[in-house]
Amino acid sequence: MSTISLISPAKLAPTPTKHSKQSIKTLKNQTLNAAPVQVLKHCIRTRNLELGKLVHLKLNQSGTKLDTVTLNSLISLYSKCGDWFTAKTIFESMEDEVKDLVTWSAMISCFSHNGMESQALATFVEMLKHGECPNQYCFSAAIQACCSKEYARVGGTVFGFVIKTGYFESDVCVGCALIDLFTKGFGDLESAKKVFERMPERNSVTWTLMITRYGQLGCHEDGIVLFLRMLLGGFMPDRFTLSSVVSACAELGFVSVGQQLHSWVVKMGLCLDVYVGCSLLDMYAKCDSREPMEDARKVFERMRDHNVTTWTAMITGYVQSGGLDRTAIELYCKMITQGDVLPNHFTYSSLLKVCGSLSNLEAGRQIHNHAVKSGLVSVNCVGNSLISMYARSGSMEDAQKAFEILLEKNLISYNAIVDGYVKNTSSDDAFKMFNKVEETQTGVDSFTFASLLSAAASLGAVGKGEEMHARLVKAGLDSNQRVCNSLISMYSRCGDIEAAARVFDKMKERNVISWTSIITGYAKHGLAKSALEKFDQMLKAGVKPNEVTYIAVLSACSHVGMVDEGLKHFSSMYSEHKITPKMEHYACVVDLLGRSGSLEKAVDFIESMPLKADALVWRTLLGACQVHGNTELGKLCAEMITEQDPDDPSAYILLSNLYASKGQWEKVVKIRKTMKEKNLIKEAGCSWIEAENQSHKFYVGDTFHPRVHEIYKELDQLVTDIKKLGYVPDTDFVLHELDEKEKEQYLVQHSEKIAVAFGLISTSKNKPIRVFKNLRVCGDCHTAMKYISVARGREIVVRDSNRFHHFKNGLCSCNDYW
DNA sequence: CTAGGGTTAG
Repeated sequence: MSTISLISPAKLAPTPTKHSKQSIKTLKNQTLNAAPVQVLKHCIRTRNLELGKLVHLKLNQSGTKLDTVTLNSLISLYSKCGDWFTAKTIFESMEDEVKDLVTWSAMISCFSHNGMESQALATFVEMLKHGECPNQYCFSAAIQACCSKEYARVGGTVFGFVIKTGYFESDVCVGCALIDLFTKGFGDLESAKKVFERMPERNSVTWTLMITRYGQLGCHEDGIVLFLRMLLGGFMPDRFTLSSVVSACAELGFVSVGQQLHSWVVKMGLCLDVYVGCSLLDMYAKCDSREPMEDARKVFERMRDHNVTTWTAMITGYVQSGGLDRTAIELYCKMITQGDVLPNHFTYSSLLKVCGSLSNLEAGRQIHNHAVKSGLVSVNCVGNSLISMYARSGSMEDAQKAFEILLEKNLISYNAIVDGYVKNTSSDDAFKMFNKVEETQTGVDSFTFASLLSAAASLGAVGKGEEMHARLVKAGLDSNQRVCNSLISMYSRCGDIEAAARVFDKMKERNVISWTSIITGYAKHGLAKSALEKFDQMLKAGVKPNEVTYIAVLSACSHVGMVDEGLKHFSSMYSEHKITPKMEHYACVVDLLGRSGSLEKAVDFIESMPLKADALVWRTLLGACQVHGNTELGKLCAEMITEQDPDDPSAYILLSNLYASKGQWEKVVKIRKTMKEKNLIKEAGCSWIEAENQSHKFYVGDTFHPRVHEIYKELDQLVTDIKKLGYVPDTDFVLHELDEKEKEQYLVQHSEKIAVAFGLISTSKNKPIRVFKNLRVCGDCHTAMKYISVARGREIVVRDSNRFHHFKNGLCSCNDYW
């Protein structure tokens, strides 16, 4: 489809005749000397209200009684120039006998074009009462008044009326109105299509209308097919057609078709049309090119006149291109200082998005102020963007305020606030808001479920996730790609990789996110072989990997110690797919080398990096130092981390853990003191588990749970039982200076052990126990879990901050490599 | 004199 080649416009029709300056001048003189009605006609065509008013004044001054045709012309003039009040005054001043069908039609049309649908319909009824028999123009105007969702049902009645007259149904004009009634009023593309296909006579306007409506309902491909049919039918596209078709190309990413259309635009002399220009600009902005925004900028610069829309399209283009956020803001400044245009709601929406993605709260508040001053804050589109901006900048209170003051909350408003809660780890609030949405008529969509599934995933609440799964099936969204991608992540992050794989296998069309999600899932579960197999299949399926895919592939290798394989993929990243490795990728390789014990190679690798290693890379190496007990190198890593990130508590904690494991308690105490002085707080370790659709959270030695006595009784029994199987508490993992007995007692009370004990007494025996921990699982707990899986004959799944551990029959899926 | 089509956002 994207490779279609179009017939040249020259073959379709001769180039439009251009009026010379001389001929335009003569035309104008003729117009001014003509009769008043002729001048009014000219004013209506050119929407020249000034001249029209002058004629109106002259006519009134002449004192003669105006005839129906003149009065009709005046109504039409004021109506089309937006002055509905004067049009209405003239209409009301007319005696009923003077009014003819044209008068009524003009007035109905005036009301409907100026947002007064009910008045338009009342006028239509009044006309019928007067015994007038409507013609195609009246019907068309009356149907147009019904094209909004609220009046669509009335429109149906009018349609029935049209059919009864059996006569105007085939009129081009009535047909167009009906197409709008079905598409805009009912969202029913099928019926609109029927009207269109049955029309005995069509012209360029009809074709363009249908193409445009296809696009507005998201059926861009069908729009292009219709456009091709239009060309084959010999109809000449014009500026209206081209702007719609170019927009369709933008949405579909059909650059080559868009470029052909661009050359038509040039040949037809439509370059300066702001609508066409805007569509072209948007197409180049949305579609990939080697130099982002270069072609869009050229189109922009070649247009002589810029309006808010072209400026905004350009700003939006920079926002969507990613990495050009600053340019977007600069362009906004240029627009308000020299553009001679005022920003509109779309402009603010895009700018707020920039501030959100930069997490620049200050700039966000400034734009917020601009929007307040312009009086556009309460507009839905601006309000929704405000919610997202504040949520992304981590300020949920402001996001909530923006949400509450919205005059009208639509689906996007709810999605924005729900997603805000999810991203700011208040998943409970997200689900509460979801319940509120369900009470309204707003409905939910794929974005709502994507957010909620992510909430369930971060909680590890598989029960919640399954509930959402059931609901989205009910909503008919179970084959939606975005939703399926979220389901894959949810199931895998909740520990059920098999369920994730089932969703993946059932998908009809998979994109790079679908593949990356399942590969990440296998990687986190330590199933490197499956991960790499999927990666292989992905390449064979012709799907291009992205940066995130490579993070998944490299970490899959790293989790199982496949050093050579990992390095191979790292080098193919650029050589085969032209993806430049980022810091995260380098960190993966450092992890790959470091964890396998090649600490020196890891250091060499860091030194050979084209980027200066950041705190993440050094933290990774420090982690490896801890695994391999290398305090010297660990100390160096910690220094490197604190040099770049002096307030990062993780460096201090990792280092203190390293010293503690070596029994160097003076050093531990010293680090603790520094941390206290700097007021650095470490994240408290905690574990949680889902039971009966509720999350139960435990800290070290936690005694707040209502079933605390049962839990500790089970825990004591458990320790006794696994000791019989050979478990020896490894008190090296107690990072405090205590005596052996105390250390052992302390180990027993680690949060992950408490959570497992609770799981054993509260969940059904045939299901695995799924525990989640915010930090990495402790070494002694890891050993204990293996014994517990034997002692209780249960599979235990632990998700820690890094990966999954599946304990079964005394073994762990990580093969103790972690 | 009465009819019909377009651009940008979350």
